Order: sequence, then structure tokens, then C-alpha cells
Amino acid sequence: MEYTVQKLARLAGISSRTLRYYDEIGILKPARISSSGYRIYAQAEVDRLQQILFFRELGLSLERIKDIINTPSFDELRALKEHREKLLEKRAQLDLLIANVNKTIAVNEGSITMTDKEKFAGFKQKLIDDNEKTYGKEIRAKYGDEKINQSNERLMGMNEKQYAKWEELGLRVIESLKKAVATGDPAGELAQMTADLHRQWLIYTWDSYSKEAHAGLAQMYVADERFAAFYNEKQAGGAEFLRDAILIYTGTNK
Amino acid sequence: MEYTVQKLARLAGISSRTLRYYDEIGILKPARISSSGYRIYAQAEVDRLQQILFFRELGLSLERIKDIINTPSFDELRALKEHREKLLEKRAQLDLLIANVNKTIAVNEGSITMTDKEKFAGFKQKLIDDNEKTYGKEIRAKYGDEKINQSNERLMGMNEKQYAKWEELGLRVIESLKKAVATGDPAGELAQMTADLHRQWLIYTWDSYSKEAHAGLAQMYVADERFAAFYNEKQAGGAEFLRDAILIYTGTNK
DNA sequence: TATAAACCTTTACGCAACGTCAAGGTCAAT
DNA sequence: ATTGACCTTGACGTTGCGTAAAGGTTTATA
Repeated sequence: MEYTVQKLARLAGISSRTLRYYDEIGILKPARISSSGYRIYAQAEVDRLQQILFFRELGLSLERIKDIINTPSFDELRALKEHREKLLEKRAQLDLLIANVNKTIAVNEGSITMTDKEKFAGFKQKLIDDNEKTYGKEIRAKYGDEKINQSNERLMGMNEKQYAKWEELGLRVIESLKKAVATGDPAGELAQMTADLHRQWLIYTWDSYSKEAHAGLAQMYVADERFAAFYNEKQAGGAEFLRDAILIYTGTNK
Repeated sequence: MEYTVQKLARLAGISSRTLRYYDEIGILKPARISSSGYRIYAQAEVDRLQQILFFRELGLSLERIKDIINTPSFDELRALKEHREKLLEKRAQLDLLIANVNKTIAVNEGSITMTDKEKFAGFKQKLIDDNEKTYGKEIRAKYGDEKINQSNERLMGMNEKQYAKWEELGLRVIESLKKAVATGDPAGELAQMTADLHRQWLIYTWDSYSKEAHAGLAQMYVADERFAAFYNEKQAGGAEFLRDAILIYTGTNK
């Protein structure tokens, strides 16, 4: 039985272009060329194609497949195991991606369910209460009632979109912090970028930004175990690292 | 603070080529161009780049990111959810891939542990025994002792490599059968390809191939519940479908 | 102040595995 | 003889940059 490109292509469920490509890269050449220049494939080529498609389904690159079917002594098993490692890595990365996308969606969803005005107001009020309960005393002690009242007012004044952005920014601070900690250098560019992100996050609820207040908060991140726990939960040593980065960022470390 | 390409690139942990590319596709243009033609970025561009990189880490395409940050009214949430669907699909595919690679590796590993001559011989002997116990009678009844003895001899004569290939071929028959059953057409190309794979698998242990013997085995696949169970376990209706395909393949259905 | 090192620019090819025209020749059937 | 289905090669497009190449600019140092 002999096949032209399209016949073989239909048999195997691929396109004729693919067969021409396989010819071009030398992984599957036709048995012969007809007098009119047509590619003619025979049984041996059908078998070879089956092998190629089999490995292709396993996700191996054509280059790799070429090695495997051209070299009888090729260590197929090792190639497969290496390939599996790559696939597992890919999946781990994908899992991370999906988790991050989920987080981001959750934040956005939060802003959507808040479209209901009542709920939205209630949610923010709760957040302000929590905020006050948790950090109120320290901030009040350091910067007075005026600042925290302003901060709460600002929080109340945010619309859903702004609020979502604020939470997203919070997530980005965490993400950025993780990478920065990995560098180990709080004066490095990544750490300083993180400090800047943190500043951007702050000014959503602070009506006036000052280096001193920023630096003061940084100190508190380490001194107060509730703050420290929050950042250290995300990344070991996160609170101290963030403090150092902010002190350098605000120039208050000299 | 103003940045040239490389400074901004280092700050963000990307290459200067990436910034030039982002300029080229219009996703991030510099604040201004210096008199000497240098790209100069300012704070607004740093912020925009942070956004871009954030979404890039979530795996969105630059085209998509462009939409999101250019259009304030763009439905970010829907975009993210669609993106998540794609990611989940990708992961499902990856899981399938990994499962298949694992299966193939398992088969190959089997052939490797058999490198130990004793074990190898023992394993094959066991397989022959099983073979004989399970299917021996039927085959003997239909084709006589001669054929099964030949088959066993051939099995004994296989080396590890051949044996692995044989098992791999068996897996491919199953895979191919699954797809073919999905088409519902036993005369279709996929089904006929499956029948041909099955023939190839057979001739590893049969020293002579005949359409009649092949067709006879196909009939047995449905008649004998142990055979049927084996193929139906892989794919509902697999045994009957395979029989029909083989009957058409061997031309004994007329 | 000359010169080298470190920047910057545009242009353009390369990558993986084909999809998709385009322009033109071939084959089978009517 | 014509039509329609098939074949050929050639070449550009896809995605997100990496990587020269060839040449101008800025900065630091001797």
C-alpha cells in the first residue's frame, strides 16, 4: 500500500503540512518521489510515523524523537525520565500560577460581592474595626488619633475598584518580598522595589506620607509580634527583612 | 528619578531587550527620548512596568495585559477567570501526559530489571505460564498445540529490547483503541490503524500471520469473557469494537 | 585630553512546530 | 477539454524575547 501526503495525513490524523515539515527536518522522508515530484510513502514510513506520533503524544520534542528512532542504542529510558522531570517541573510551576491566579480572583471577587452597597459598607466597617483592634493602639500611641481616623476615613471613601487595587497591591508586596528575601540584600534593587511597593500600598490609606512614619511602621513590624507573625508567615524572616529594606529606602538607617 | 533602559531593566530584573520589545509592541513606551536617542523612563513607567510584570507572572499574554492596563473598563475578572480555565486545561493535559510517560517508563523499567538473566528468564517463563493458563486452552483448541508452542518459543527468544518494544506496542494498541472507539466507526481510518497495530503486536509472538487466525482471535476477544474484560476495562465496548475493526481489516466480515 | 569601557541605538535572524496563503504543475473523472 | 481535487516549493506569521552586528554616546580614568 502506497500513500500520497494527504492520504497518509488523513490516516494518521495530522495535516499534510506536518508531513512536509517532517520531510524537511529529516525525521520522516518518503519512500520515494514519483516522476511528477509527489511524495510517496510505504508501509515502513507508516510504521515510523506511528512511532513518531507516539512519542510526540508523550510531549517529546521532534529533535528528541529523532534521536530515539534514529539511534538504536539511544537510552530511551533515560530520555523519558529526564522528560518526566521536565513535565513535573512544568506542573509545579503551573500549580503555582493557578494558585496565584486564584488568589487574585478571590481578591477581585471580594470587590464584586461588595458591589452590594450594604455589604460593602459593612465589610469595610468590619475591616476598620479589625484594623483598630489589632493595630489601633500602636499606631495611635505613635502617631496619635488623628492619623488613624484619617486612615479609616480614607478606607471608607474607597470604591470597590480602588479597594480591589489596594488588596492586589498588598499581594504584590508579599510576592515581591519573597523574591527580595531570596536575594538576601535589603539594599538591593528588588528589596528597594518592595519597599516602594509598600509605600504605594500605604498611601492608599494614609493621606500624608512621611519617611519617618514609614520607617516607624517598619520598626513596628519587627517589634510587634502580630505584625511580625503576618509577614513571617508569608516568608521566613520577612518582617525583619522588610524593616531593613524600608529603613534603607527611607534613608533613616544612618 | 529617571532611568535608561538598562537601569530600569536591572531594577525590575528583566533584560533591556525586553524593554525595547515592550516599546516596540506599544505596551510600555518611555516617558521621553533624550537628544541622543536614548529611551528615558520616569516613575509612571516604573509603576506601569510593575503592573505588566505582575500580570505576566500570572501567565497572561502581553496582548491580554495590554488590554487590561489600557482599558480601565476592561473586565479584568473575566479575563482572569478565562485565563484560569486555560491553565486548568493545560494542567489536565499535563497530568495525562505524565501518566502516559509514567506508564511507558514502567514498561521500560520492567525490561531493565530483566537485564539480570535469571530474572529475565524467570519472568518470561512466568508470563508464558500465565499465558498458557489463561488463554492456552482456547488457542490450543482453535489452532492446535503447534502454534502456542511456537509462540512461547518466540517469547523465550526475545531479548529485553524486543520485549520492551512488544509491551510498548501493546500499550499503543490500547491508546489507539480508545481514540478509535470515540469515532464510533470500526471501518474508519483510526480503527483500521488500530487493527494494524494489533497485527504488529501479534506477529511478535506468532511466527506466521494469517488473516484467518487474526480474525479468529478477534472473535475470541468477545466470546471469552476474560479477553473481553481485559479490553473493556481499558475502554467500554473496547472488545467488540476491536473485533469489528479486525474483521474489517482482515476482510473476513463479508 | 585621549582613550577605553560601558552604555545606547536600529536592524535582523533564530527559536518550535507547524498554519496559511500564493503561484503554478498534475491527476482523475466527467 | 475542462473541472476539481490534489500535488509542489517558497515564504511569511505565530510568541517573547536572545543574540549578534554595526555603529553612535556617555562616563571614567590615565
